[in-house]
Amino acid sequence: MQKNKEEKIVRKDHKMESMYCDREQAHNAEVQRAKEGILSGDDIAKVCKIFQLLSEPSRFKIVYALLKGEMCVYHITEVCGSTVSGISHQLRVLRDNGIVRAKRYGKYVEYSLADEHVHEMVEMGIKHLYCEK
Amino acid sequence: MQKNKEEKIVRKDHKMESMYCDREQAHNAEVQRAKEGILSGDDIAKVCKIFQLLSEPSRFKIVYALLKGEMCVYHITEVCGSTVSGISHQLRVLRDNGIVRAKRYGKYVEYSLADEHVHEMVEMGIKHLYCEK
DNA sequence: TGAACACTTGAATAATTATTCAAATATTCA
DNA sequence: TGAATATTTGAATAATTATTCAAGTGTTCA
Repeated sequence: MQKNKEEKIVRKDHKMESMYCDREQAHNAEVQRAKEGILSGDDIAKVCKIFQLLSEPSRFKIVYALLKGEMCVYHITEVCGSTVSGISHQLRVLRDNGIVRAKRYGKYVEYSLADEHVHEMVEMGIKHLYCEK
Repeated sequence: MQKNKEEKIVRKDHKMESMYCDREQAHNAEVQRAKEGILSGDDIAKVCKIFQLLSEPSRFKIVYALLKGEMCVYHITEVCGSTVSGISHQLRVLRDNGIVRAKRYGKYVEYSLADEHVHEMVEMGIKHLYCEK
């Protein structure tokens, strides 16, 4: 009993072949506007990356701590908790993404924020926290 | 030859037992200020959650699309790409986290933004995009 | 009532990534 | 130079989660 693979599929997810919404008029207007404002895949990736970097509590705490001034790895660990190794790994991620900057003073490596916009982003996040109903 | 487990460990990650930074004075000031401004674990989780929700391109696109107005699932799919099922899964996540709201009109379910702060967050993200040197 | 449409959901898979341990590197100082 | 301190890094593990497929529910309409 040979069966076509297609036949087995009850209802495959569709990918914008046709319009089947009967409130088409109203909707198309929204769709049109939404499509016009669309960002490039590249831009979306960039915006999402910064959100992603701040979405991990361990990293958020590091950035939040550095808002107050530069610090060496051990002290960041002291403020944020976790281990020196763990913090160092996260600092690398932040460094690779241009969020923090490292300067060596002898044995110590001082970290500070490289990007002023991040301030705003963090503050916006916190504002969001307190604006919730 | 019995060996203590401790002896085997070359250098274990330390967890703020002592200060060993000789720029202690300067540093302690930073550490102190950083610690004073510390948020509760709960608050950090909340802030990070909103960043996390916006950090996934598929979700970011949905939210970004809804800035322009409410839309049904199929049209969101049309604007954002992916499949109806995938979009529906993400809409559930956004709904569960109070970012979007759903209203049923007959067969159709219209989604819209539930939270005005998200506007600001998204716009801040995009602003960050264009401010980069 | 039942067929077609609109959406949701559960389970499975796959990919990403935070954390940890162990070891390496870099710097100072005796 | 070598011992101690400060930080980095690689590999392994574990946890989280986006996506997909298949099947489910809810609604309309002929």
